[in-house]
Amino acid sequence: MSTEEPTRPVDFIRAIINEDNASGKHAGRVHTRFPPEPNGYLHIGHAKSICLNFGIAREYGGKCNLRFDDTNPAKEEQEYVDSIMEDVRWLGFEWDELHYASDYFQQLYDWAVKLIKEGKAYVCDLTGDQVRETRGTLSEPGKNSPFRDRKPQENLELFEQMKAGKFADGARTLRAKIDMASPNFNLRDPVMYRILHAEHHRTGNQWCIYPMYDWTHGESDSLERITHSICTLEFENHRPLYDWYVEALGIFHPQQIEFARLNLTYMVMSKRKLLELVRDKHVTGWNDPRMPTIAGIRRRGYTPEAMRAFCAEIGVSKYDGVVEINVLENAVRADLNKRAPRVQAVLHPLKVVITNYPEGQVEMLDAVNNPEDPAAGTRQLPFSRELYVEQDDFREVPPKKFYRLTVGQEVRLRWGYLIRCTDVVKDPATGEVKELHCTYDPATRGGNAPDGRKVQGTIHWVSAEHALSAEVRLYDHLFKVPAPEDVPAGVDYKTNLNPESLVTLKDCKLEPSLAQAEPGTRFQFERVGYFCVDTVDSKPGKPVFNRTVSLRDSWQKIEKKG
RNA sequence: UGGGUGAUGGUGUAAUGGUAGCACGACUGGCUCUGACCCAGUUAGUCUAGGUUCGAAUCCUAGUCGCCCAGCCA
Repeated sequence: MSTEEPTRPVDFIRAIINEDNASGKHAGRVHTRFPPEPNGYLHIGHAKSICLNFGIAREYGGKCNLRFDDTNPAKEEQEYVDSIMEDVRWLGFEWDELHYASDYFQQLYDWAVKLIKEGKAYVCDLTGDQVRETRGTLSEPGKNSPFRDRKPQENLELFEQMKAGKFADGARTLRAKIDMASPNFNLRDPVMYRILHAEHHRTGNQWCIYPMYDWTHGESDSLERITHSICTLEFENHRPLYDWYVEALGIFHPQQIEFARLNLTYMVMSKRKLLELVRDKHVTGWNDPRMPTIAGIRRRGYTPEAMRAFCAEIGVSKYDGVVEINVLENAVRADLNKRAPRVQAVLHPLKVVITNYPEGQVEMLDAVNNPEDPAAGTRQLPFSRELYVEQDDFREVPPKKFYRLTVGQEVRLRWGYLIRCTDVVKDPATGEVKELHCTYDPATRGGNAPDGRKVQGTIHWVSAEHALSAEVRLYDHLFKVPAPEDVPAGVDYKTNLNPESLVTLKDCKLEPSLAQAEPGTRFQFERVGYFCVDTVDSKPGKPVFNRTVSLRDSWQKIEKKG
């Protein structure tokens, strides 16, 4: 199903592109790129960037590249490359060109040599600590490196030796010769190359010097002739450096535009923290359904359409704000409401015996699969003398406006019969309600009374004999507070982890058709929420269900108010 | 402290000198074989102080507050 995003006013980035197109800046060419570092799994924040970059290319008839910014062999792995490609495709996008910054290592090296020859870069023997000490502070300029005025020839020889592996890690760097007094730290003779005797996931041991991100990113964009290089706010300070490099080299100059990254309530989004949650086993992995990773939300049951709608909904600006998580939840509900088949599932079962229903009798009742989609058709549900209903749908002492089961009150079993509770069977020791005895009205088959009498409440049910017992996982926010990172000094944000973010129900009673449900399939458990068949732990005939999101529950509000 | 950058209802985002709109939320009510969906309505905003102008969210001046930067991370 294709869900077209509604047209809306343009954001500031598209406004810039429109102006560029109007002025003929790039002859109408629009070329963007999504440039992740393969050092972790993509998350919802990346989805925003992906929708922006690929979306713009699509809208303007342009191109969008996928480029891995793999300049740090210590952190990057093939596993991440694979997951990133899978996630981009899952979101519904395909790159025009696939690149790796590591493909440009030779070109970058040649360009570095050019800058050295022109006296614009030098080999520096200062240690990391010394570089830090001489960089200055926010209010004081830095000090020139004693190696800053080395002659180009000497620099050239030293740089070649760095490349040849003559020096230990960290012994020397290549630095751009810019301005140690610049108020912008990025221009205080930034490091271009560091020595790292490490194996790279793609270039192996071919190199032992690796270019810094700043000395790679802008050049990569330039090589790919990116017209609009869209990135997040924290790189604003770097733009003058990118400009310096590109101008020093005299190469194509992409325009960088910065936007605010996505923040969500009840969530953390930094890769460092997500890695930590995975490594310390606060979640089961990168694809834990509680994680804000694309892999996690996919497993949780979110759809690519919902994700794209969400990204369109939140918009893009330079304001560093926080989006409420319910905007995300609203996006899946809206999407799934239209397409998810309805089924009946009892999460907390309570046995009901229909005392006037013939023993041993089974009838098949017609049920509508999706009231929002007539084409979804109908299915049959077995009905028998013993059923399960939701514990919550019975109250011995009914609160005001409680339309469900209570002694004497008639309710409708969805697609079934009207029933009335006559007796409550309790455990004599604990007083716990063990079973309900009800009578049914045989004339109400299908759920309607021939005399036209109205029944306020309709509840879901499953035939006990035919029910599929299954594990259902109820997922909730990973953190219990809206701003988990807002902690007093010395307090770990992980103390805000929600201990009830996962509640596993082992013996839920589901309608029998669900036994054959394929992993990844999404359903609405009527009156409960949207669920999907877990792609990892389900076995043939034995599905495990993940709650994607609950249904809105206005009864909860009514009850709270009393 | 220097530099960069930003500020519109509870939240996100429009309006680019001419009626402050949309979405989410909250609140009322309606509909209903899902207390869902849907429908109708209400609430609520231009950071502050001056100035320009017939008219300012928008332009000017001065403040206030938020975020980013002192990795051989990206």
